[in-house]
Amino acid sequence: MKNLSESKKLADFKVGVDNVIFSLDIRQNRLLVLLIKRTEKPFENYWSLPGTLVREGESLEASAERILAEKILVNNLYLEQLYTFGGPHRDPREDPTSYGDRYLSVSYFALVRFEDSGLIIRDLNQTAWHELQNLPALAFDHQEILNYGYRRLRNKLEYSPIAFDVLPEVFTLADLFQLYTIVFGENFSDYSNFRSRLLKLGFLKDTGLKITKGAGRPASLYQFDAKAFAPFKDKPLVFI
Amino acid sequence: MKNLSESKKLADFKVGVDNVIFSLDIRQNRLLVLLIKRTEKPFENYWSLPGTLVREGESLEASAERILAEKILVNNLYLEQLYTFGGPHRDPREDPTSYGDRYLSVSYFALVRFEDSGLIIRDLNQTAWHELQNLPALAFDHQEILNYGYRRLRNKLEYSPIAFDVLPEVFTLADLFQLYTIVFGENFSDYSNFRSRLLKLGFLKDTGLKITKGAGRPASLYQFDAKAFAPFKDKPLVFI
DNA sequence: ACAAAAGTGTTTTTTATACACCCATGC
DNA sequence: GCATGGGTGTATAAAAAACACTTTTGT
Repeated sequence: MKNLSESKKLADFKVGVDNVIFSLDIRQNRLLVLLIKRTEKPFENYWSLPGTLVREGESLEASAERILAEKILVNNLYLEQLYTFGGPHRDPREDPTSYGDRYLSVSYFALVRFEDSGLIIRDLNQTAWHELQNLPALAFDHQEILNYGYRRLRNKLEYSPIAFDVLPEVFTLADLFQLYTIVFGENFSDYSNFRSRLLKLGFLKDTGLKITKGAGRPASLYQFDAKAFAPFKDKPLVFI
Repeated sequence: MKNLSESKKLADFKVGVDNVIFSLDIRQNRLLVLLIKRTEKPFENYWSLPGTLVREGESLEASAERILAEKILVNNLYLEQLYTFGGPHRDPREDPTSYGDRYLSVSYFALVRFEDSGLIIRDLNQTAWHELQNLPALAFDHQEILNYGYRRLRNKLEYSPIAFDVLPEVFTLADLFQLYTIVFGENFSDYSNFRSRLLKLGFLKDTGLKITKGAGRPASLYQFDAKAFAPFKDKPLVFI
C-alpha cells in the first residue's frame, strides 16, 4: 500500500465476508453446503452463501465467525480464509456507469460437525443444508466461490488433519474412511490399506473402547493424538 | 454478502494490493524479493512491499499487474493471489479511537525471470532487489505477508510447473536443479535421481541443442512441454 | 449356521535412495 | 592427460496396491 499522487480515481469498497460452510453427514453419505435464500433484490429468492458486511473494529475472521454463529449452533469446526473476489461488476448493485461502490468479498472456508450443528431457524426455509451434488442456481458469483471452496476442501483433507476437527472425540476407522470416501468418491483407496497406513503413522490412539453397530464385529474406537501428529505437519500426503 | 438491518456500524475500507515479488538469480545463487523504500510517514525510510490502492474499474489482479509494470520491465512471470490481510489496527494511519478508515490489503505473489526483469529506476535507491537471507526491517505487517509468500513459493514449486514460467525457453537440467536448490537448500535431492525422475515423466523435451559452459561436457537443452504436463496437474509431488 | 462388519497378513509392483561409474569438453 | 561438469546404470530399501483370509458379533 502506498500513498498516492496518481491522477486516476480510486475505487470505493464495501467489504463483505462470504462463507463456504461444508458439513459431512457420514450416516447418510452426504456432503452438504449451507445456503441462505435471499429475500431482497438483487437475486431475490436465489440461494446464496451466507455472508455479512464487516463491522467497525471487527477482523475479517471474526466476521466469518459471526456469520457462522448467526446461522448454526456449532462447537466443532475448522475455519480458514479462502480467496478474495473483488473485480468490478461482480455485484449488479454497482452502477456500471457512475463507478459507485465496489463490492469486495473475502471468502472463508469452514467445515463443521454435522451432528453438532443445529440450524438457527430464524426464518423458515431460508437457511438450509444442500447436497453438493444437487445445488440450485446461486446468486452473484457464489457458484465460483463455492467451486473454489470445494477444491480447498479436498486439498485440506489430503494434507491436514481437519477431519478430526469434525469427527467425534472418538471414532472408528470405518467412520474416518467413510468421511474420505464421501469427498473423494468410491474406491479412493482400499480400506485395508487405508487402515494399516494410518495406524502405522501412529497418531491414532486406540482407546480400548469398542462400539457395535448392528451385526458384525464391534469396532475399536480411536482418538486423534495431535502431539503425535506434529512431525507430519508440512509433510505431503499423509492421509491418502 | 447481504443487505443489513443490523444495528452495529460498518467499517469503511481502503483496499490496496501488495505484491510479494520473488526472483531467482540462478547465476549467483540468490533468492530475491523486490522492496520499495518508503518516502512518507508512517514508516518513513522503511522498506516495504510494492503496493498500490485499487482504482475505479480496475480488478484486483490488474492492480497487481500495474504494480509490477511500474517497477520492473518484465515479460515472463507467474502471478497469483496470496492472502487478504484486513484486521483492524494493521496500519497506524487508522485512528484507533474514532474508527476511521480501515486499510485492507489483498496480497499477490509473483515470480519473475531475473535476467529479464530490469528495474525501472524512477528514484534511485528506492527500488531494489533484496536477498531473502538478509532483509531489513519492513514497514507495516509486510514481514508477515512476505513469510506467507515464501511458504507459497515453496508449495508452488513442489506442485506446479511455475519454474518454467521463469526459466528461459530452453534450459539445462542443471539450471532447473539449481533453481530448486536455491529455494529448498543444498541436498534437497540427489541430482542424478532428480534427472531421471523428471525425464521419465516425459514433459521435458530434449531440443537436441547443446550448450557449453566453460570446461566439462556440453549440457543438453530442454524445453517444457505444457501439453505433456497436463496429466500431472493436480497430482502431488511431481517435482521433488 | 451364516451374514455382516472389523481387522490381519501376504504377495506383487512400483518408487525412492544411494551410489558407482562412464562421457565429452577445455586447458 | 586430467580436471570439470554432464549423463547413465545398478543394487537396495521402502512404499503402494491388490487381494485373500481370519475374527467377532447379531440374528
